[in-house]
Amino acid sequence: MNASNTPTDFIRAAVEEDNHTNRFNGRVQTRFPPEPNGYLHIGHAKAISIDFGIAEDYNGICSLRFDDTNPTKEDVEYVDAIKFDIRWLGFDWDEREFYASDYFDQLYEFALILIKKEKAYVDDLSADEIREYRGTLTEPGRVSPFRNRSIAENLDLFERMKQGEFPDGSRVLRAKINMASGNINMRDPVMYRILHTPSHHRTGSKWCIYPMYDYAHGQSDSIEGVTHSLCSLEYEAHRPLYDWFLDELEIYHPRQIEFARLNLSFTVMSKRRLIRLVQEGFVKGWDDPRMPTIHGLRRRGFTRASIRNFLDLVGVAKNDSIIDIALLEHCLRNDLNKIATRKMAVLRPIKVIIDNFPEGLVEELDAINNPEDPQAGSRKILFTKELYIEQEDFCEVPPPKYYRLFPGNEVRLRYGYFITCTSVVKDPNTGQILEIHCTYDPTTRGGDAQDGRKVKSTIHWVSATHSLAAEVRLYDRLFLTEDPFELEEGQDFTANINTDSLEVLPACRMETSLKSAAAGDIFQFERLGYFNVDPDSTEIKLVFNRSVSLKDSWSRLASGGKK
RNA sequence: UGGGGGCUCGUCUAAUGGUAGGACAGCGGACUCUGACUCCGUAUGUAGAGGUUCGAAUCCUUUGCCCCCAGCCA
Repeated sequence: MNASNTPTDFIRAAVEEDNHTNRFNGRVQTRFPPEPNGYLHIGHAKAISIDFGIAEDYNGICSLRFDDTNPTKEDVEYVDAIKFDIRWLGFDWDEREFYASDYFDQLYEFALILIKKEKAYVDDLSADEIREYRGTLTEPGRVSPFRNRSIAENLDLFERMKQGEFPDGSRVLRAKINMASGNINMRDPVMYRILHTPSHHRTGSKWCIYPMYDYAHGQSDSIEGVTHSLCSLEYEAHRPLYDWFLDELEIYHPRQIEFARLNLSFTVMSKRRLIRLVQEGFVKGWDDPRMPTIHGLRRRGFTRASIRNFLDLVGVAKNDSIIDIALLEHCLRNDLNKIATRKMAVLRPIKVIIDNFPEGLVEELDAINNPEDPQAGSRKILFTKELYIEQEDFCEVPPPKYYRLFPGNEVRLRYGYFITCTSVVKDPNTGQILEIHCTYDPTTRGGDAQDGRKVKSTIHWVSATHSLAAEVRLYDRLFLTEDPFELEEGQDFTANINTDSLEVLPACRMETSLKSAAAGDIFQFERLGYFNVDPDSTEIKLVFNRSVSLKDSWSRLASGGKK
């Protein structure tokens, strides 16, 4: 892709520079390093796209490496889900499925080397004491009283930590760097802690000491031969430490480069917060269609093409940013417009009776499956005397610029006939409209007027007698504010949650051709949006999710241009 | 007020000393058997102040604002 000219972002520029200077002998190797402690979200998808994308652009390879150094939080359930999502996004790590835990033995050996170099020591301070000794942002830390133990004593203690002689929290192995460093990460960071967890998902009960991220990550990169270790901005301050371990160990030294993580407006993007949405019941689960998780987006109806295109448009940079979620929605519409089969569905039905249409007659009309794709062909839809149209498409007293059905007005029923509203029947008590009566022009069959007369509007419909009942779930943004962290003093981000983000419409009507729709199938319901079949569907009741609405300049106009 | 990063249309992102461009969002219009799609048009931006230079988003000085770091999380 960039073979001929300029790189498209600063990381690719750095990779090209390294290729030109032969820093890695022209080799490009990256890795995607998730911790298997939760589900992937679209922020991870950005990292995946960068890691795999750059490797691909420069004829390199990208591995999958699980950063499984904390067994108290990790589980196989997550590794399986993560692998599924990466593949679903269309990326492939071939046989390179690695685990930081694969390197526990090697990492332990490395630690021994550092102890022998007097670059690491066992500290008996408690967690609280270590925190206290660490100092603050503006004051230097103090050295631990255990900092100058002999090599032999450190070796002995570390070995016994490994053997399980000591309880959790009683001792740690720390790097001996600089307690006065302005970079707090360099103030003798912890390398190993004792964790007598029941079992690690890969190594079982073999270990009761586990390496910290900072100690494990760079060395894992080195062992694998990674050239470019790409990560997010918050690791920038960790880079000196990343480099320090590699330099002290005198082993192969990859280059860490940091980029800004993805944020989306009207949602949150951290596992810690997403898990709260799940646990506190704001959503139904990790795969709730409102969630920015890959599981959620997929259930919502997002395609891999739309997500990958979105990620390409977002780009890669170091600016903290919040991407407008409208861009994601645009990418979905853009993809689905080309591929989604059109159907007719009425979400909020109101009955229309064509008074001059023969009782009992069922007409078959042709409907185009996808105007963007002539290959998609056409289908038959059934027209009868009684129909349903959308409540929104009728108005007894129309506002200005309202082109749809109202008393005396003629509209076209999509692929059907021109109809003119003649009267309405209301509930005498509530005033609610029960039926709309119309007449049709038999010469407009299929939707074309022989005499060339025009109507301002075409509306969708289904037969009242030949249609399917279905449930449709409408989704709105999860949060009320673009930035959920815009808060009043003392408020939690959950205060900004949009409690109306889910609307269930239980009594929708669908054209009969939808009968065979299966979970995951995606359609455009004409004039409404894109919808997919939710796995909650049963033999007797289809359930659809609205993935995204169609753009609707009328509603903008009608609402006075708000929103 | 220690250390590390970052400030370009509303939101993202290009331009690497030489015409500030693109996308999304917005607005206006054309087209239309989806008020969709498509097409056309249009407004809005280099954080501030100095300096270097024929020429500065880009280089220098300085000010301001924003983000990250004080887990035995990653």
